[in-house]
Amino acid sequence: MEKLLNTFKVLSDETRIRLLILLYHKRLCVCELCGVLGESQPKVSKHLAKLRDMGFVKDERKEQFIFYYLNMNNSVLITTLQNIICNIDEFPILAKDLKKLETAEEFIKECKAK
Amino acid sequence: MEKLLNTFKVLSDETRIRLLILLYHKRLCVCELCGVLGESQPKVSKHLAKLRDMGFVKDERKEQFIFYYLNMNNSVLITTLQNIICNIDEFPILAKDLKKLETAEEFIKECKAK
DNA sequence: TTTACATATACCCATATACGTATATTAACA
DNA sequence: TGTTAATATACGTATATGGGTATATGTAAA
Repeated sequence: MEKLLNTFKVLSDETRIRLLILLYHKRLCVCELCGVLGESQPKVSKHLAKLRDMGFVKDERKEQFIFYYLNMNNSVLITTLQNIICNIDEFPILAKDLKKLETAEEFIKECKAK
Repeated sequence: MEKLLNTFKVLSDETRIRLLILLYHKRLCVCELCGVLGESQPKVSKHLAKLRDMGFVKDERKEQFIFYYLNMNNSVLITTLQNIICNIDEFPILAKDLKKLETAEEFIKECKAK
């Protein structure tokens, strides 16, 4: 029950839904997530930390970047995300994020270019 | 998006999930809900008020009782409740509530008996 | 029209949450 | 080994949330 409640708590924040929808499609590093969302690094990192602590995402370092990806062990979460994606047109912010996701590699290149 | 976030906020509270799962099965008055949940009347009423204000349930007076029932216009909510019910055995509290619901009429009879 | 009962609300408190800013950490590289 | 860059965390603050107790509201019955 605790996990169910936590799943919904996680989903009650716009930034976290945006992160989860992106991660549902692709494993991404923090700077890509910041770039796509247009949100500050501490804000994104803190939400990712919460998602990680609750066991909804996992992370893995690769060179200088830390990549996050969905932990698929939470069926309510996964089902819910799929449910949202099926109706993505009702949520323009999410649809816009996904469009921007197509250019996510740009952001990591930018990071490397600096 | 606002409505989506509100849907998950509503679902992040144990008392409200219990109420919604009960109301998914049957239209119930406040004293029945208090009886089945074993929770105080102000607590139940306040959560019902929140659900009503957000448009997730509706109410209707019948004699001295006020009956609550699900507003079926929120597909994410309904789908999610169904999803929970499909896995009800993972959530013993909810399963217990449903068993107790079979005797809900007892509670309204008790009210009238006073 | 007074009383009783079902339900709603107000008020207070404790706790949780989100955010921005500043700073710490860690790995890569010069 | 010192510096840079990516990411994480600490701290302070403002706000939201849930619960209990007391009380208000409104309908029903006496």
